[in-house]
Amino acid sequence: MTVVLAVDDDAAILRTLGIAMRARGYEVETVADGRSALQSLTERVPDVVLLDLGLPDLDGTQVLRRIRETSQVPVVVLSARHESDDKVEALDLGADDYVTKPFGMEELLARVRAALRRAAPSRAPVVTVGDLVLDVEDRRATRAGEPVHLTPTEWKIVEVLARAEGRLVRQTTLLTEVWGPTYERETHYLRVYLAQLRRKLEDDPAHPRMLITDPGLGYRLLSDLS
Amino acid sequence: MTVVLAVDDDAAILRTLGIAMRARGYEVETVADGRSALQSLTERVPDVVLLDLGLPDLDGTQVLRRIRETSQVPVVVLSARHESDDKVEALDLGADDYVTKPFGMEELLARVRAALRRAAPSRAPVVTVGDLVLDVEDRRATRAGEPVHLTPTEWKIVEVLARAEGRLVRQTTLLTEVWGPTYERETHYLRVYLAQLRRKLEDDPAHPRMLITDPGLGYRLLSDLS
DNA sequence: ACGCGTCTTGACGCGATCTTGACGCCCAGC
DNA sequence: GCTGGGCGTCAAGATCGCGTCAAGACGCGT
Repeated sequence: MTVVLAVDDDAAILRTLGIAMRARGYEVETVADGRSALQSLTERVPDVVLLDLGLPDLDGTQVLRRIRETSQVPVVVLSARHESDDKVEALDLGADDYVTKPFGMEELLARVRAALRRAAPSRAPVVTVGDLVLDVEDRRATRAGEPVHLTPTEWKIVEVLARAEGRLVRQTTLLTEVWGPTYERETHYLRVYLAQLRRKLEDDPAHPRMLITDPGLGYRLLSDLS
Repeated sequence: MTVVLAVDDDAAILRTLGIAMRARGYEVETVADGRSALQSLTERVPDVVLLDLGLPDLDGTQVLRRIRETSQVPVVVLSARHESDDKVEALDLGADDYVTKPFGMEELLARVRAALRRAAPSRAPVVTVGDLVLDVEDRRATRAGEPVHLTPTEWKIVEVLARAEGRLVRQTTLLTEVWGPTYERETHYLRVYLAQLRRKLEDDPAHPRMLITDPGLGYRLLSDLS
């Protein structure tokens, strides 16, 4: 769940923002002054902050400064001031974007999406099946903590099976995805490689518990749980 | 040196941009159409792109799309169009910011600074393996106290690997970051240089402990920590 | 123009990996 | 009990990718 902290002293704007963003699936926390904003940040760090510069207690730039002392969270500044100097100051203080009121909601949402996208460190997809852990991004496989070496082809096979999450993967599917469409009938490859994988991954390769054969159909990768 | 690629078909704007940014110490490359922009990007990846949407040949959004197929470089869109839809489209295509013409130069510069700041690569840590110390920031390497000399290309490679902090760095990534996008397939360079680095850095170059090969994929730099 | 360090390019050996074939097992149908 | 299809096993040869070495090109400062 993506969390947004909206800071503005104008209740109408806060309400509008809240409705629009919740409708897009964000979780929105709204506060009306700078102290509350800083307080909120100590309790939970949101994924993005919408910060009005004209607050009743602290100056918005002060709030921004304080945020940047401790956090890299993306901050989109909202302000009624059009002066170039204000924009330059806010941006140089560490704001990620500066939107002048009145703003179009669609544009603001797009700018928020852009800020979130940049901050998202495209996390590595990690697949786990029982005690087998596959870090796809880093191409590392571990079983019960122990690293297991897989050759490129072995890796591709395990990857395809892992994505199926225990469901049957047909021989033609496996062959097409690993070797390409022209190898659709080379089922022998599968026998050789599945045997190899069992030697590396199974406790007792002769009686596999994870890499299961469905004769005539294909294979499936079962976790210890399922 | 920070490199800026400015794309606009209006020669006057290009000139103004060039003067203002060079005065701030940026190195500016200016091109007047989309094809030239894409061509330029295959040769050298700038630190930030200023992209006008109204280009004579390709549509600016097309250029943006093509850039995002291969690169995460920050793109600041310049456009005469104020419509919300245009902004939303550009931002969702991966633009980092959207500035409407006419724009204040100071504001644009501040937005460029913001984009550069966000993209600033994390500091490469000091890597230690046994008695070897690599201070990437300082460009200093010592082995058991003795300084080791690395050539510029060798340093670039070490730097990219050090930033990954033990994670896999793909061959294409290394090649584009060290030699440029056009060298993406020259994997032979990597073999030569990695061998050289191992001769200088490893106790037993034939059995490397820090500069690890993942055949067919890339390399990783293991430290005492990782 | 010269010398030096560095980069580029080619040739080659080696080991890991892939491909291919031979063979035995199990089970179902006859 | 025989037979055949599908599967698992093993191993030999072909192929691929990597490491190594070295020659020549290049760039830079003197």
